[in-house]
Amino acid sequence: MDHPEETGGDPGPTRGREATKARILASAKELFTNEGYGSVSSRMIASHAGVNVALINRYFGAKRGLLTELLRADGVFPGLIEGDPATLTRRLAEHAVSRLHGEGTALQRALDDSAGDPDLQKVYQGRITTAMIDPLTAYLGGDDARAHASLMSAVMLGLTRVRLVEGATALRALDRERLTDRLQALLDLCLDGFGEPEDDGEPGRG
Amino acid sequence: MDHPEETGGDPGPTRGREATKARILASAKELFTNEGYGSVSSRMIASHAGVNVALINRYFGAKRGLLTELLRADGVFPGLIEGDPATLTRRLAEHAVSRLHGEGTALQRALDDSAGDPDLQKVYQGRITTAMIDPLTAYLGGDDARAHASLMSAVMLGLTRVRLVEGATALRALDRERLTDRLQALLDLCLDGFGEPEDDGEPGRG
DNA sequence: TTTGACAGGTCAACAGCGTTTACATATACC
DNA sequence: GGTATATGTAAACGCTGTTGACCTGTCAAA
Repeated sequence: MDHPEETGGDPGPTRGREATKARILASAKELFTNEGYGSVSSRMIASHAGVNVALINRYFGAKRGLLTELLRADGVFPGLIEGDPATLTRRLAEHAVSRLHGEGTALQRALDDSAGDPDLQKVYQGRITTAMIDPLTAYLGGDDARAHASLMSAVMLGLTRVRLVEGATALRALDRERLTDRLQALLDLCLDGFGEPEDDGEPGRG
Repeated sequence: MDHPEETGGDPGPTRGREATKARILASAKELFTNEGYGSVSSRMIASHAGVNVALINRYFGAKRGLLTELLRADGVFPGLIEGDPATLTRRLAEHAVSRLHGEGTALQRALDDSAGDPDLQKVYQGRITTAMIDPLTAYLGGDDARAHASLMSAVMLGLTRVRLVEGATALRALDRERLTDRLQALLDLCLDGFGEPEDDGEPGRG
């Protein structure tokens, strides 16, 4: 607020619309990270940002808009889907295990814990489809691609869920490599074709 | 309200504490079923039951208490875990597909759609552990039992999640038998032992 | 019959939430 | 200077779940 800090090409005004928006966003991020989403009220954010409550709704539509804005930057699976198809399930498995162990950005962790809030649901609802299932579907290709993507997403989301409701201590206690292997196997199994009536076939990935 | 009607062995009073509680519960069930949990307020329930709002908190502690009470009767997996161990995963798979298609009681369906509400979360949070993971753990037995149970729960919960956020239309469009087979295979894979460093072993169920 | 205790029910309020409306103020342009 | 327009403010709205103080009818004891 008193360090105008012009770092060169990047315009970072300390007053005016953009500065206020940035200040609100920064406060929201900090508070959400430390307190979770549901526990932080609009008035708390405004107070922390030294700003009137009404501005949150003016600039972001609603409290939920803050969340959308904060999440717009990073994907649900940042950079995981793109890459070598042969190792996709491995990457996802590693990512899942990582999240299971509470790794990731502090904000991600906080929001994982706050999952369940209706606002968060609504925001994620769109993001899971557009940033996870849709890209996976496109990436996999083919007719049943969306079904495969949905199954994989189910496994990934289910793990988050178990961590949320139960802590997943038993899973976290497992050897990390073995758990990753198992998750990868589960994800691979999600990718098997649905065409053959044989329930117990060879791994027909792709 | 004016028919004290003692029907003999079964006490079903229309006045007094128990009758009022029953009336509130019935109204809550009906409204939750038709409108979802979050959309129904305490005052709506009270009004529908012809009762004062304060009685809800007097008799059930809070709105959440209504939910707990309504769910106390039926399990998360009613009667699925008990039974022939050899067909456990089959039963769970069939149950999952059934829920995916929106079958089950009307209340279950409504609450599935309302999942995400913090109150519902808190109630489910306990129930998923005590009515799903714990019994599964006990049922499976052994040292890694809880890890296996957690993995299975993840798959089951993930499916609910995908249905909630994306609709799971692609999965529901699949041949039901094939989807059930696939889910069963996934659940079976959850049960494989973690002990062997070999990632691709025989089905060491149990 | 009168008295008192008490369970059952009502009413109005509390504190909080997200959001909106009407208003004040500073900025920038003609 | 005058005026439009962006920016910020204060106060309220309507809603939520929840609570404490107050009636009221029933029943038992004196």
